[in-house]
Amino acid sequence: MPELPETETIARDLDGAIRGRKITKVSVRKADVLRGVTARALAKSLRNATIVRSWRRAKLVVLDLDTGDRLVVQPRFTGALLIDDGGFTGPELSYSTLRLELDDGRSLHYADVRRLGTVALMNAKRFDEYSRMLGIEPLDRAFTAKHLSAVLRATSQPVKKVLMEQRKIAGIGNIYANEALWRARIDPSRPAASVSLEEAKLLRASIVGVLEAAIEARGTSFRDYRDARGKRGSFVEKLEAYGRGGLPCRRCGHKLVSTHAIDGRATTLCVTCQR
DNA sequence: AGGGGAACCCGTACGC
DNA sequence: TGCGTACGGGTTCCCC
Repeated sequence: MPELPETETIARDLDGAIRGRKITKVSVRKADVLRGVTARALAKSLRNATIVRSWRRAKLVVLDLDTGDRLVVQPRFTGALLIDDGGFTGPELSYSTLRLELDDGRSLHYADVRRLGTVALMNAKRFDEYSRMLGIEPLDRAFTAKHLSAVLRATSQPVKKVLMEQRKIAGIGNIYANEALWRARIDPSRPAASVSLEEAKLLRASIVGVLEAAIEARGTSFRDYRDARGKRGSFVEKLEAYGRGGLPCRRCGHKLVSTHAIDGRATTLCVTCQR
């Protein structure tokens, strides 16, 4: 489930690997991943375009093209952007939905087992409109404790749910919301508006800290996530809350509790040290 | 405005 | 063992 650190890892890998490469051929095998563009139109727009940059916004991998268009990939749960150096055989190719052949003989695949991920082609105007709908980047300088506090004060929704709202803060999903709240010792079910400025300072530092550490570890591969080389991220070993229900809290030793009470999503917390 | 629910998709887990 | 069904999970969209 690529959240910010996983998407950042993919985008950085691709930037190093295929920046400057020209797309020579486009094959669409499963057109239902496409959004707002037909297979035919996508192929026409991408053929002979050069990839000038790969970067991340929220949980999106964005490939800037020299045509001014942007290829925007949202991997959701099982999507992966994989570079094929020529070694891909049957198994690696079986879930490929889209293949971009490059001018150096390699290919970039968008593979997605469950196909809930999406691929869109946007011109600059449309991308800006879309990006404007998304919230602040938590690793941006502007993401201060004051900013976070203002976001939280505006609603009585559970603080965990607010952290995951992409229109408010971009890139945090279920795993890192659980982790950040554990680090900050805040109960995920608390009304967001009840979080004090002092607590918001600690929460901001916890969010930034866990995201940066996860990027360092190349992400969390709990189940499906793979980077552009098909490799797993190692942050799963560092998780303190997510997936550890019933296991002892590494801070106080009490058993962590799992619930689905907030927005129907798996939440794990230490009821002793998260208040 | 904010909340609830469905749709999207298919591998996996589970029940019989 | 085989078959059928429920479930999960982020985002979008529709309706109340």
